[in-house]
Amino acid sequence: MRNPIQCNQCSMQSICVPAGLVSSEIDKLDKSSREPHVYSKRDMVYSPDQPLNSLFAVKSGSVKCYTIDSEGKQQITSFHLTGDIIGMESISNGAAVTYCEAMETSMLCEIKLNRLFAQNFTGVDKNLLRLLSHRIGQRNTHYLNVVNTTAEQRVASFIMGLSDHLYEHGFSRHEFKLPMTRTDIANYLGLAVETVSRVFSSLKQKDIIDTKQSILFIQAPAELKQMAS
Amino acid sequence: MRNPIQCNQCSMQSICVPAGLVSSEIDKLDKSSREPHVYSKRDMVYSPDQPLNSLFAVKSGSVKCYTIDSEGKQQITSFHLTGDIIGMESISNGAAVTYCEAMETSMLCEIKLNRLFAQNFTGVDKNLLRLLSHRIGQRNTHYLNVVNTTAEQRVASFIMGLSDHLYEHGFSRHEFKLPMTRTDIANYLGLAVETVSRVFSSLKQKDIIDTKQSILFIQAPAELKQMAS
DNA sequence: TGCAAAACTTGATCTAGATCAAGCTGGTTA
DNA sequence: TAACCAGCTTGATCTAGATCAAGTTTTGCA
Repeated sequence: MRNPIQCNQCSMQSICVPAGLVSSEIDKLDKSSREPHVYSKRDMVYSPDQPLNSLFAVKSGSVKCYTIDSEGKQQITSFHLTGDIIGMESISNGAAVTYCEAMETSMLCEIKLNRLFAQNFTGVDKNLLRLLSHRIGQRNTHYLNVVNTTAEQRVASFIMGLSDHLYEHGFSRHEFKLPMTRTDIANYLGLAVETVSRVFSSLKQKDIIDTKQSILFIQAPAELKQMAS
Repeated sequence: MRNPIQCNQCSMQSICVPAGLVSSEIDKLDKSSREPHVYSKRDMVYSPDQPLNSLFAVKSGSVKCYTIDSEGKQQITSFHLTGDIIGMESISNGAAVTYCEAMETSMLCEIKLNRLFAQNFTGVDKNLLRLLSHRIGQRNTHYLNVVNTTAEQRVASFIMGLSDHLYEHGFSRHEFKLPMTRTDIANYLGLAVETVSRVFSSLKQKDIIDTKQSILFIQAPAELKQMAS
């Protein structure tokens, strides 16, 4: 999975690129892709919404990626050390989705994707890449929904997620069948069944949702969204 | 991100493929790729370690993906509804990494990757895909480490993760610098700083690890691994 | 259609880890 | 070389949600 290679641009003895990108393939890239950038502690590599059509290889040092929520609370989504390649979740929308900050003096190589896309990629390739990138983003989103959140937030966010997905695929946004059991929801959200059941009951009491067998009705979407945020 | 397309193989009116795979590209695929498979409730779509060089598009119904740990405890990693494409985390090693089970009667299309790889993909493409697939797997692993685990397990697993990564990149397995603060570790693992500090102290007392400034020594790797599992 | 099993709910109690508080340590800057 | 401050540790207390317990409802199957 890893391939130590000699870097002909940097002072470093070698650069370790994990998970597939071997020397000969790196060589196909633009020369500028291999120029190392030096970041000092607390320097920002990229920030959310910044247009980004590159990956970065961590040649030395370490960085952390994090989001900042509406209340200004930081949530770290990943740490990256020497040999990691970062920025994959931004491929699907062409812009960074997290902050990426150096935790110490670090060297990163920028790997520009536009060259790759223009020269080598077929339509299927590009879209498959976007698909995988999108999934990484989804996994991050789910992680953010489970770490450092209350039971009520997790359940509200889970329901909103289903609602959004179904709406995007042509189904009703406010009335749908829950195909999974409470036990499964609890397990997925890192909660006990009883807790999920209590949150459902509480949401029903507040007239935010209602259920009839496995059919779920969202009665107050705005309030639910508020809770989920 | 989504593209409703007509399916010329199935009885379904349309199939919604999200995140990039549009009609014309699906058409490039092998005909067999478009044949729908029907799964009944509780049928298994795939199981861990089963050789897998396909993705699956959920045309109707719903599935859940889960792992089973050494103590036999099930942990759900994702739910998938109509329009989702699944199996992306298995690209990097050619075998399934989770169980995938139908939650109700469902139709899935298998999208075989070997055809794509043979015909269209360059080396860079393939390896980039593997890289992204591998990252999805890593995100799943981190999620599994944070959901339904104790503070001690999370910290032990976090340290083992760093240790493994550094060893794979030619550094010492048992003695390395922690580049991040306790506060950052806590935030990343969904714990309070004080809790992380207490776990570190407890591990030191048990002579499993030791620290000197930001240098960490793993004194009993076996015990640490045991805790992390 | 009826009955057993699975799924769900509600209440009572318990606990892992959060929060609050206060002191310690070591690294940076004047 | 002091003194400041961010980061770390330890102790005391509190609480969200787990666990335990006991029904109730729903589902699936003979």
